[in-house]
Amino acid sequence: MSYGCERGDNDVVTGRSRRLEYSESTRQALVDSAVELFTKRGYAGTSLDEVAKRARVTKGALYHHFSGKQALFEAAFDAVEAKVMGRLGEIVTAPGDPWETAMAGLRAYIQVCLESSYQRIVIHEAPVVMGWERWREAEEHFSFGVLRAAIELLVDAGEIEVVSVEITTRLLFGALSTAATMIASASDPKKTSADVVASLTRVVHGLRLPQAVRLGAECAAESKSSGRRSRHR
Amino acid sequence: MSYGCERGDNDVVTGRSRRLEYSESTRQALVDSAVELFTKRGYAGTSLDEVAKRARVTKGALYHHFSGKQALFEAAFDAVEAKVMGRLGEIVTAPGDPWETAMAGLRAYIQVCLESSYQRIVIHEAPVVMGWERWREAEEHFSFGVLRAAIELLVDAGEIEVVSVEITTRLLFGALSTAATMIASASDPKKTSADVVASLTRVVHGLRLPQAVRLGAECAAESKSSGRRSRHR
DNA sequence: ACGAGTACGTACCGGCGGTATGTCGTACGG
DNA sequence: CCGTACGACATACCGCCGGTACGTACTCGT
Repeated sequence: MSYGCERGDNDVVTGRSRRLEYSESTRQALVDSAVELFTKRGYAGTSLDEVAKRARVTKGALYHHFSGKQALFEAAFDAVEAKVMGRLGEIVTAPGDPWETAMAGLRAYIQVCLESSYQRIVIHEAPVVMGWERWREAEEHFSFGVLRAAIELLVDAGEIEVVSVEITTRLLFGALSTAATMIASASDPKKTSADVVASLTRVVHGLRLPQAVRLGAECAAESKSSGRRSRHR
Repeated sequence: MSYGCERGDNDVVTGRSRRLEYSESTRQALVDSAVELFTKRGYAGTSLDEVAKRARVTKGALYHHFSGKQALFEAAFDAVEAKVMGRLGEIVTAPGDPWETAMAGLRAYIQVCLESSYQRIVIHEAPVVMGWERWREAEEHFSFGVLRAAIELLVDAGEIEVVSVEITTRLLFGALSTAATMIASASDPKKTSADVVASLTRVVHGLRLPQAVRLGAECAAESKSSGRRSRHR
């Protein structure tokens, strides 16, 4: 990349030498390799030699860029989360009816959870490898933060009523995590996915305030978008 | 078989020689040691030499009783689950109002989840160490099975309405698991615990049928048509 | 009493995470 | 233009740990 520039303005402006570019490239290759192997064989089942080999470097290079196996895992974690957040963020922050937006976000997140990298690295292994406390802290900046923002939106819009936003968010997050695992290991992921969305919709529906339902519009809109198969009156 | 009466009554009844008793005793010591160390330092952070040392035997003895580290972990897993099931089972199977029984079971399960052994071994590490599929299979015979039975009871009693018992159970199980972790790592576990129960009660309340409790008439009418086929599995 | 089998202990191997050290190229000051 | 300091790796090695092979003492049935 940018070979032709040959000491062009780009390098001068960014202050990045060719050396730094190479370095960043190998680092990225290591992270990519780590994501792939951690996803396929898990944290314990992946050796650092293997990760380095797949990135076409040696373990020495790996230890130059990362302080150890844990640090490499966290880099892989961040990479997966960053990729996911791009797609998810814009859906939730999109303008429009809060209820509709929330439901779209729910479906989008379940879709994200079907990705094997996200499932194994972020959901399953991360709490064990990084420790739950650190995992929770990291999640604040990623999916968990988005989820809470969505719920706060619903509460502020007077759509639903909860005892505590923090606790509700965490409970829902746990439910979504297991839902993701369930869907991924189901014989018919498509159908299971639809059933999960239906169940969750039913649950969240139970939290709706009477005055929000009485408006009627959202209810109809939600019915229409939630699925061609469930609700007819 | 059934050798002479010259032994004590205990041996005759059980048919166990003193040698077998010793063997069983060391095996139990190994399991106890494993539960303790796996709880404190996790699966990866625990060495078999350490487990054996704490049980006052060597690694050879350990490998005589268990095929490897995984098998030892599963034995520890079973031990923790068995201990938990004793307390939990009788609460859920107790006669009385289904709703009250379910709520008592919910509180009891959260109490169980506060135990560090259950939390770390069963909830956090087991899915990673045993693999999710095997973990799920094992859980069928333990806490998950109890939880589903409780929900089926509520559904059959006409208390609540769900889209699918299986999915609802799994979602609730996931929510409870994260709730447990949240409570355990909270600065004020007592208060957090109470808030969690309140939030969950609120959620389950949203699933109640109109004849069980009256609130949100319009919403109830809409949701009635959504799940007239609640029992299928 | 004596072979057989059980319940361990002992010694060792291979793999893997981590470290210490060497090497090569590039940026940089004089 | 040249030495030099430093960054980006490679190589060699160590210690721990899971797993295996084998030895041994004790018991049990005949």
